[in-house]
Amino acid sequence: MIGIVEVAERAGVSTATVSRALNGKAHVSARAREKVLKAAAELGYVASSSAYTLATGRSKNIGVVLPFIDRWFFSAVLEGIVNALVARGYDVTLYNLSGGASHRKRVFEDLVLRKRVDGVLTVALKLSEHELKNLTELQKPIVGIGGPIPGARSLTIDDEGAGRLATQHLISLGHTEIGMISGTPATEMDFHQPYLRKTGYHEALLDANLDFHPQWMAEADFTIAGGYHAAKQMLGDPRSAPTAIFCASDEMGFGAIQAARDLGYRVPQDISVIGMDGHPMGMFYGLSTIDQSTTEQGAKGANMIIDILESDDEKQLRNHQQLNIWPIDLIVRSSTARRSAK
Amino acid sequence: MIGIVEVAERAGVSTATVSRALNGKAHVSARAREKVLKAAAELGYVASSSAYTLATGRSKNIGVVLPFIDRWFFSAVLEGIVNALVARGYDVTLYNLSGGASHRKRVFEDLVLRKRVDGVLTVALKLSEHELKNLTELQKPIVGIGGPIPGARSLTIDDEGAGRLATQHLISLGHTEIGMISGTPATEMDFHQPYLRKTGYHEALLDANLDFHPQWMAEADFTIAGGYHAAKQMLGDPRSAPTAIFCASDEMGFGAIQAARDLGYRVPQDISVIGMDGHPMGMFYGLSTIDQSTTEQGAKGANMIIDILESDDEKQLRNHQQLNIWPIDLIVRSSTARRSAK
DNA sequence: GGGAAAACTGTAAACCTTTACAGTTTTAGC
DNA sequence: GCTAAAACTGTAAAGGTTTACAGTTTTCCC
Repeated sequence: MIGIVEVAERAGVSTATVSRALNGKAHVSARAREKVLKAAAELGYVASSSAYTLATGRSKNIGVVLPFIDRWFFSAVLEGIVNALVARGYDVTLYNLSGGASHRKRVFEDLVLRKRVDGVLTVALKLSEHELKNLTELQKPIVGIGGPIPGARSLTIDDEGAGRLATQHLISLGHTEIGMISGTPATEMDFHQPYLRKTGYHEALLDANLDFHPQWMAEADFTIAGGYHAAKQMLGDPRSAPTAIFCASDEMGFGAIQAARDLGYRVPQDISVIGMDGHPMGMFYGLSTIDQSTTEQGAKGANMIIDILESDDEKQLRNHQQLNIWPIDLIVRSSTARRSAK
Repeated sequence: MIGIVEVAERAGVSTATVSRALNGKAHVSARAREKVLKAAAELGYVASSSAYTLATGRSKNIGVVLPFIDRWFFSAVLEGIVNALVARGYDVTLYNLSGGASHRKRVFEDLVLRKRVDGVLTVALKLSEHELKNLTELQKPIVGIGGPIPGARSLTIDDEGAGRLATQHLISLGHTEIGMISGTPATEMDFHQPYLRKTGYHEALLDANLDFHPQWMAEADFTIAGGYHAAKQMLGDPRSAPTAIFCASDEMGFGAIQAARDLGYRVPQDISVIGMDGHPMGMFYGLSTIDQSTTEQGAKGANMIIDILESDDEKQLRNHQQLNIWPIDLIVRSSTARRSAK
């Protein structure tokens, strides 16, 4: 096993100098630095990260907590996070909450207490007060992506505004009977986008003085199949079928398009459908949507937390409420069109 | 900061006893163990993982290396891995290779040399000799999921057999003109499933004494859009259009179905399509497929590596070639049917 | 060339655990 | 009740780095 002492010996300096040279710290002469670098390269030396962590208290490791991994939105955010963190020299340790409540408790206790991570990134998650307190106490920065965390920093789109925008797009096309398929959060996850998007939808209808029919509101589980069944139900009754549907996720949008077609409607001539999120398949199926550039958002969140960690200002480490709004784009494709005379 | 000494003091025993009690080791009296547990709970003590790692040389951390995160297959494997590892008390650190070749090099050097992980799980990846040597030298177990690693343990389906099975299914339905949309590996990734699946397809045709038309073979990038374009090309010319298509991934299958419909074919009356992998959307779109229970496969791979790590047999740690074949299932849905008279 | 200041370098403590080894207590058999 | 063996417990070293502090060398200016 070759450690810092071997490098020091070979370079003819002390371990302190080796450490300083390798970490790019000041107070090392150019000559010494060169000798160290050479010796280290020759020996193929790489510092032990556990010793580093023990000595400095920093792990260069960020914990990422998410409710699912194998759903598109989450894996896209994760992709952005991982690439950004690796680029800045950090590792990411993954915590998945899909294992249930007791599992979740263990995750948070481990995460926090074991001093394994320098910071925590949550995705579309609402922390309990207890969980937040745990993290806060240890002065670990937290950033919530896609779901604001009270008392901590967050990066999220304006879900209410997004819901309003999607609905207004349909209104602008002349639609007056507009349905919505909203998401039902898995009970444990407890994120609030669904409600906010729904609120935006209601507001847009109100602003435009449009009627609202209870039949026009359905809930589904964010999946294609969920969207399909909800849309089929909503469109099945010709007396109350809307002419346009806003779906709180693109997956549900795909399902809704399919349901409409299966019922004999043409999309977009008979029924307009708009989704939300910016799923890559949307381009393929021609689904209009509100794009929230998910991967980039993940990268941004990752960079936010590193900026905090690497700031000289100790105070930065303390969590405080701060809401960063991530921009969205309305993308109009072939699933939405002007309302045709019935 | 409360450490093991504080617990020891409170419990009235030595730190050695605390350590033994908390780690469930032998040679601790029931009375002492109880005192320790109580003291630890009262103080909210959790051991520092970096000190643990430094002292034991084990990090309880598995590195997972994958070429993509935001594609379904990979995120599904990852979901299985993470849940299985967490259940057994291990963390997972993620390494994504989508950043390019230099990135890849850094990942492997970091991964190996920094002693950060106890073992490595790769997903659908072929390691270079150099990379494999790096890992092997340090006696870290490696398990390759969905892509065999020469000289190490692997867990994978029989891709060739899967290709044969899919093709035979089409043959058994009376099809004689069968196309295939195979995958093109991203050059850097270098996995070989695409070739194997193609081989299986060819063999099945050969066995059945069926003709092969060069126009019936296309390559695409595993995505929906890729499958769509490839299928459109293949089906566009009525003189050479096959009556059935085997796609090397379900995503390409979805694209192929859409392409067939856009060209006016009915699926499955005019064209049968079978995919591969077991994508959850397959159920929705009625795509017949070869299911490889991806998430469970990931979990199995994770458990394999932990079994190795926790085996008493030191020799286990050494890597040696070993191929575990994961079973597959033919799932017949509504996208494949008996060939109709033309 | 002398002195003060700046820049560099080294020693050793600190980070927190695990565990070998040695020492102590308990158990069991007669 | 004694002895040997088994079970338990404690002391202290080891693991590999960073960094405060003290000590040394270089630089720069007059």
